[in-house]
Parts: sequence; C-alpha cells; structure tokens
Amino acid sequence: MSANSRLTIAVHALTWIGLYQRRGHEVATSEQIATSVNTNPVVIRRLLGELRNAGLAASRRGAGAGWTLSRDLASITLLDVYDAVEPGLIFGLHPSVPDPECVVGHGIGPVMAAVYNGIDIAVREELAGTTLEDVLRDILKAA
Amino acid sequence: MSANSRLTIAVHALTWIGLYQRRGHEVATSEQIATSVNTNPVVIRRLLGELRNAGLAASRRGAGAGWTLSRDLASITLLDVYDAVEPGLIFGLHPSVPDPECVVGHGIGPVMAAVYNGIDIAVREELAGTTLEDVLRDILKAA
DNA sequence: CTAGTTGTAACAGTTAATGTTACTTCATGG
DNA sequence: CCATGAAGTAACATTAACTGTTACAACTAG
Repeated sequence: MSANSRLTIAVHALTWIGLYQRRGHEVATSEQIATSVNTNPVVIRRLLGELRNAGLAASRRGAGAGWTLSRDLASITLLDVYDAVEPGLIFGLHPSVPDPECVVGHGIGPVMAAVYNGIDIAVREELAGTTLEDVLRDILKAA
Repeated sequence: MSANSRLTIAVHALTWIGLYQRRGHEVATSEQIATSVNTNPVVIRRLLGELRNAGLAASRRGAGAGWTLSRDLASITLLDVYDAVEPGLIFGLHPSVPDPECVVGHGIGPVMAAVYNGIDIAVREELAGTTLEDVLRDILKAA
C-alpha cells in the first residue's frame, strides 16, 4: 500500500480546488476533496498544510471555512508541488560510510552523488514542464 | 535509515568485483565486498543474487567460491543495474481508486500516469548514459 | 572428508506512508 | 453571545520496504 502517492494526491487536491473555484464556489472543504480522492479528510488537511507552507494554497477557519488556491492553476507547475510535498532525493548513498581504506569505498560517494544530481535535474525539468492548468485541461479533454 | 540505497550498493559491489578481477584475482567473496561497503555479507549476497538473475554477475559455490562479472564493466550501464534491483516506479498513483463520479477523480489517473511515464523515460536516459567503466574511471581519477 | 562460501529462511529494528479517532481552536451567522 | 461547522493537530494502528543479523543447509575444490 505504501507507494509514494503524495505528489498524486497533492496535484489532485489542488486541481480539484481550482476547478471548484472556477465553477463559482469560494472555498473547498477537506471533506469534499477527500471524497474525490477517496481518502480521509485528515490526509487532505495534512497535505494541504504543506502546500500552504509553500505558498500554493490558503485556508480559512471558522464557519464557512475551507481551502483556496493562492496562485492561478496556470502558474503552478508540478515541480512547485513536488518541492512542497517530497522532502528527499530519489536515490540514497550508503547507509553506513564505506571503507575509506578501499579505493572503491573511498571514491564512490562523490561519483554516485554526481549521477544522482543529474537525475534530480532531469526529473525537475520534466516536472517543470507541466502546470496544473495543463493537468486540468487534459482531464477535461478526456471526459 | 531507510533511504533507497540499493542502486548505490549494487553499483559499488559490481565495480569492486570489476577492479578486483582487473588486478588479477579470479573471484570476489561477499565477505570482501561487504567489508568495502561496510555492511553484512548477506546483504551483498541478496543484491548480487538479483544481479545474477539479470545476467550481470555469476557465482561459484563450494570451496574457493565467489562472484565474478558476467559482462565487461564497459558494457554495463547504470540502467542495467537499476532494472535489476529497483522493481517499481518512482511515483505512485492513488492508493484507493478515486471517485469515478467526479470529473477530476475520473480523469486524473491517466494524466498523472502520462507524466510519470515521461519522468521514467528521463531517468532511464540519464542512467543509460553512464557505464560502470565510467564509474570506476572517475573513482580512480579522484584517488 | 574437510573447509570455505554461497543460498536462503527467519526474524528484529527502523523509517515512512496511510488511515482513523478524538479533541481543540477559530470565525461566521443567527 | 452562542451555536455551528470546519481547520488544526495530536495520537495511534496498520502496512510495507529496507537494512541488518543469525543460523543453517547446500555445494564443491582440494
């Protein structure tokens, strides 16, 4: 069950809010979003909290409370969402420091770090090429 | 502790075997490799077992047993290693099927799958551009 | 036959994602 | 002023994966 669906859920939630607002509603509740995502409202509130920290969403409390977008769908890329909800790198180096007496153990760290840096750049470029507006357009096109 | 270091360890092990053979030894033991990686020999045997299934390494049993490369370092790319030891995709879709009555819930799956497919291609291209020979050369260059 | 190494099962510890319950905090509308 | 509804958040259970470890069976060169 534990594949990494945080990016998927975050994109889903933001896109849902964007469409809901575009249809004339002011705020979306975590309950409504959770119904569409098919999960628990607390899961949505936690994720949207991270997106709010990143400046992508905003929340109002009290009666008539809920969530809004802080930016237009067209100005939010998947890279923005990725940075907001995915903390670490994709690949990790050694759990324990390898043997520094060994040539390979001594030198492999920086070499692999350079490779992983290149991968990170490639992934980020790929994510930066799609906005939430693109996502919503493709969703509506398929409907 | 649980970042994904399987690719790092696998590359380390194969490169170590390659250098060891290049220095005139026939076989490398999981004990020796584990010392360089700074982990338990069973961890190495498990990973090398997957690499053997992928046709990258071979093992001999009995006395004087150990591991050898099935292919030259220059013919093994990081993508070959990645395919051998990393089963799934980087990002996952929804844990539970989203609401099919909702436009977003109904249409977001294929859209995100297309995005993730593009990322997978980019990562694979990046990994395919480096061979274990490149890795060993960079390690020796830095020494 | 012995010794050394692989092959593998079994288990513990750690981390992370996900889901759930329960409660507090807050602001709006009556 | 108060009742209501929703966010904020703590706490916990479950599941899964990675890593590490012990133990032992299987195997083969000498």
